[in-house]
Amino acid sequence: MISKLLSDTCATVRTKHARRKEARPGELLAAALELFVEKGFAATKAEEVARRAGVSKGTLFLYFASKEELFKAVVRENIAERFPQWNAELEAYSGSSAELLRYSMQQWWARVGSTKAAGLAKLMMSEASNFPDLAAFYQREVIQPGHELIRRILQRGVDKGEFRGIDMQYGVYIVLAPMIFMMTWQPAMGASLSPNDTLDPQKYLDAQVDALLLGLCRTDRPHTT
Amino acid sequence: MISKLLSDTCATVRTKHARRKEARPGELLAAALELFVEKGFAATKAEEVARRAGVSKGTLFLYFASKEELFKAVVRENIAERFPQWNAELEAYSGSSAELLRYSMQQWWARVGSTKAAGLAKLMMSEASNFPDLAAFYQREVIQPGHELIRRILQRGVDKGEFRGIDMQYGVYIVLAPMIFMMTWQPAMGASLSPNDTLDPQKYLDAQVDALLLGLCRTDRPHTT
Amino acid sequence: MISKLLSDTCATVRTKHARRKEARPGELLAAALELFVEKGFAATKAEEVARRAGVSKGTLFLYFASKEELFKAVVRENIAERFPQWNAELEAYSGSSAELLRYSMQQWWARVGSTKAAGLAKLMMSEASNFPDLAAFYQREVIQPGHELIRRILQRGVDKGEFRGIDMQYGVYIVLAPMIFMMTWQPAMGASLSPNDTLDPQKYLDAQVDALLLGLCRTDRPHTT
Amino acid sequence: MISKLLSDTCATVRTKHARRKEARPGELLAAALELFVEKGFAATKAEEVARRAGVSKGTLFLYFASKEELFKAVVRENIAERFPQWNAELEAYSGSSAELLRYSMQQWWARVGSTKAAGLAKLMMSEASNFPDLAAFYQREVIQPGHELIRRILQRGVDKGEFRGIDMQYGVYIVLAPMIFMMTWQPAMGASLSPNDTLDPQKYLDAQVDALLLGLCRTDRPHTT
DNA sequence: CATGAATGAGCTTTCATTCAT
DNA sequence: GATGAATGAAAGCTCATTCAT
Repeated sequence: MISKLLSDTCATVRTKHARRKEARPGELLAAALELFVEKGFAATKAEEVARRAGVSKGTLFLYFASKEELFKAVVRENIAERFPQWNAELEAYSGSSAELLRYSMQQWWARVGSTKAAGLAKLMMSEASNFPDLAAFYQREVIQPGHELIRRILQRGVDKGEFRGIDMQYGVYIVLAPMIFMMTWQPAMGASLSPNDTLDPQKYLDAQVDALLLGLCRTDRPHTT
Repeated sequence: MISKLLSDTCATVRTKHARRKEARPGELLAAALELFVEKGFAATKAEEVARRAGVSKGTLFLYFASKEELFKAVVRENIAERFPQWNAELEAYSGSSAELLRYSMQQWWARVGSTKAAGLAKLMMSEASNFPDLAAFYQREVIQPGHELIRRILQRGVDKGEFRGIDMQYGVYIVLAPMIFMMTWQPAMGASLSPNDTLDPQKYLDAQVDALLLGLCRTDRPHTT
Repeated sequence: MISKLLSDTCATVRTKHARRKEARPGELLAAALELFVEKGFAATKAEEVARRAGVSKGTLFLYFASKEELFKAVVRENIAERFPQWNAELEAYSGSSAELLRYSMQQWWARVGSTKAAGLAKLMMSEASNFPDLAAFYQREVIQPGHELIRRILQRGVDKGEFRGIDMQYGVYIVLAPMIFMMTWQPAMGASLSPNDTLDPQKYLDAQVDALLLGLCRTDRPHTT
Repeated sequence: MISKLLSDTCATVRTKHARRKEARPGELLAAALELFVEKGFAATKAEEVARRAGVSKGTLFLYFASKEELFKAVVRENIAERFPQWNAELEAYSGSSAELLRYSMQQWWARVGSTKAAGLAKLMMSEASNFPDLAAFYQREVIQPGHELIRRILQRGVDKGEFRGIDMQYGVYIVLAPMIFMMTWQPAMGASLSPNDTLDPQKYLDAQVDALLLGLCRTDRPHTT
C-alpha cells in the first residue's frame, strides 16, 4: 500500500515537470481556443488563458511570443494544418462528384463545423478589421486553401460532365455560404431559438446539399445523386 | 433694458440648447451605429462617438448611462419594422414563385444588404452572447419575421406546384444562408481579397439564385425559371 | 471672517481646476526632469513622475503621448529651445574672442551646468545605446547646435587673428570636453570626494579657460614639444 | 567490472565538472563586463549574460546571488592595479615635461582608453548613485591614484620651470577632462555622428595636448584675457 | 552541480467614467 | 446642460529569481 502511494506521488510529481515542454503548448492552445471562441480575441485576457491551462501568465509568453502569435497557433493547429490531408482525400475519391460534395460537407461538419474550432470563423469575422495582421494570416492560411478545395470539387464535377458549367469564382460561394452561415450565425443567433426549432445539423446539411444539387424547382425526371 | 437684454440672451441660449437637446441623442446614435458597425463594440471608443456627433465625451454619458446602454439603444433604434410592407408586397405578387424568390433577394440586397443596416447583423452576431436581452429582442423582432417571410415564399412555390416539397424549417436556411453570408462574412474577410476577386453583388445573387432553383446538376430538359 | 474663509476655499478650488491646462505640463516637466536626472530614463516610472507632479498616472499621458515624448519635451524645454538666444548673444558680443570664450563658458555654467538640466547629459550618455530615437533626437537638437555654437566662437577668434589656426572639428572638443566632464563625471564620481577636495566651479572654469587660452607652458621662453 | 565502469564514468564527469567549475565565474564575469559596458546595468539581461558565458540562467545565480552582486563583482574584478607600474615609468622618464604629458596621454589611450576597460568609466558614472559602496571603492582605487599620477606629472613640469604655476587641484582636471570625455561621451553620443565626423583618437589627443600646452591664443602677440 | 520551466511583481499605456466648473 | 481634465482599473508583456529534476 505504502509503496503504491509513494509511487503514485512520485508519478504525480514527475508528471508535473516531465510533461512540461511537451504538454504545455497543447494545453495552452486548447484553453486559448475555448476562450477566444467564447469571448473573442480582444476580450480574452492572456492571464485567463494561462489560468485555464493551469499555468501562470509568464508561462504563456514562454511558449507564444504574443497574444497574436497564440491566436495564429490556434488557427494553424485547428484548421490550416489539415488542408493537405483534405486535399489528399479529395484526390483519392472515386465516386460521383455529387456524392463527393455531400461527403465533403459532412466531413467538414464532423471535423470542423461541429467542433470548437468552428467558432474561429465568427471570431475572425468580428476582429478582422481591428487586427489586419490576423486577417491577412487567416486569409492566406485558411480562406484561400478552403476556396481552392471547393473549387477543385466543383471543377471535377464540371470536367466529368456531372455539373453545369458555372462561374467558379461565384460557384465557390454556393458551397461556402451554408457552411459559414452554420458556423457563424447559428451559434450566435440560434441559441435563443425555442428548443424545437433547434437545427439538426445533419438535416440542415442534407437540405442544403439537396438544394445545391437539385435546385428547389421540380423536375420530371429522376436525378442521380 | 437690462431685463430685456437678459431675456434675449436667455432666449437665444435656450433656443439653441433646446434645439440641440432634442437632436443630441439622434446624432449620438447615428455616430455610434457607424462606429460600432465599422470597428465592433469593444474597439469603438466613447470619445470617438462623441467627437463624430460633435459633442464632448461628457455629453455622451449625459444621455446614455454607459457604453453598453448606448449599444442597446443603437440596436433598438435601427432595427426597423419594414416587415409589414414586405409581407404586403409578397401577397400582391402575381408572377412565378421562382421569379418571386429572385426578386425578393434582389430587393433584400437593395433595401438592407447594401445599406448600413447590414452591418447590424454582424454586430449582433458578435455581441449576442454579451447582450442576451438584445439577442432575444433581435430574435423576436427581426429573425422570426424574416424566417416567416421566407417560409411563405417557399410555401407559395410548393402550393402552386412550382417547388419540390421540402422541410420548411430547413428550407428557410437555404435562402437565408447566402444572404447572411453576404452581410456578415464578405465585409470582414472579403476586404483583404485581391481587387479582381472582389464580389459583384449582382453576380453573386444571380449565381446563388440559379443554384437554389436549378441545382448544380445538369438536367436534359429546359427549366422554367 | 466667514466670507474670507469662503473666498479662500473658493480660490483654492478654483485654482485646482483653473490652473489645469496651463500649469500641468510645466509641473510634469519639472517632476520629470528631477526624476530622470536622479534615476535615469529607464528607471524612472511614469507613475512616479505623475505622483511628484501631484496628478495621477493617466494625467501624465494626457499631456505627453509616451515616456519618450515626455523626455524629449524635458530636453527641449531645458536646452534645445535656448540655442537661438545664445546664438543671438554671440552675434552681439563685441569684446575679444578670449573674453567671449570665458564669458560663454561662465554663462553655460550659470544657465545649464549648475542647474538640474546638467544631469541630462549624463542621462543621455547612459541611455543612448538603448534608446536610439532619443539619441538621434539629442544629437539633432542639442549636440549639433552646441557644436555649431562653439565652432563659431572659435572661428571668430581665428578670423580676428586672436586664436591660432586649428582644425575646427577637433577644436570644438577642446572647449566641449571640460564642460561635458563637469556635467557628467563630477556629479557621479565627485560626490564621494572629501569635502575639501570638492570643486569650486568658478575656479574649475577659470583653470580650464586659462589652460585653453594660454596653455600650460610658460610663454616667456621657447617651447619644446 | 561494474564498479570500474562506474568510477570511470564518475571520474569523467567529475573532471569535467571540476574543471568547468573553476572557470565558470570568470566566464560569467567576462560576459557580464561586455554586456554591462555595451548596454548598461538595467538593460543587460541575466539570461543573456549566462548565454554568452555558455551556461544556463540558473547557473549564473549559483555563483552570484543577484544581478547587483554580479555587477559589483565585475567592477571589482576589472579595476586593475597598474598604477605602480605607471608611477615607475613616470619616475624613469627623462625628457621634457611637455613630452611626458603627451606621451602619458597616448599611453593612457593605448592601454586603457581604447580597451574594454574604458567602458567601465561610463558604467561607474551611470550607476555610482545606485551603488555607493562601489563608487567609494572606485574613488579610492582608481580615481585617487589617477589624480595623484597626473598631479606628479604637472608638478614635475612646474618644478623644472617648464609649466606655469597652477593650482594643482584644478590643474589635474585640465588633463583629466579630455580623457574622461573621450571614454564616456564619445562612445555614447559619437555613435550617431555621420561617418566623416567620427573622431580619430590620435588627432583628438594631439589637438587636446596642443591646446593644453600652447593654449589657443597666438603667442607672437600680447594676450588680452 | 547544472538546468531551464515556471513564476509573478512591475512597467507602460489605454479608456470608460466622473465631476468641478 | 455641456464640458473636458482627471482618474485608476486593467491589460499585454518582461525578466530577475526560484526550485524540482
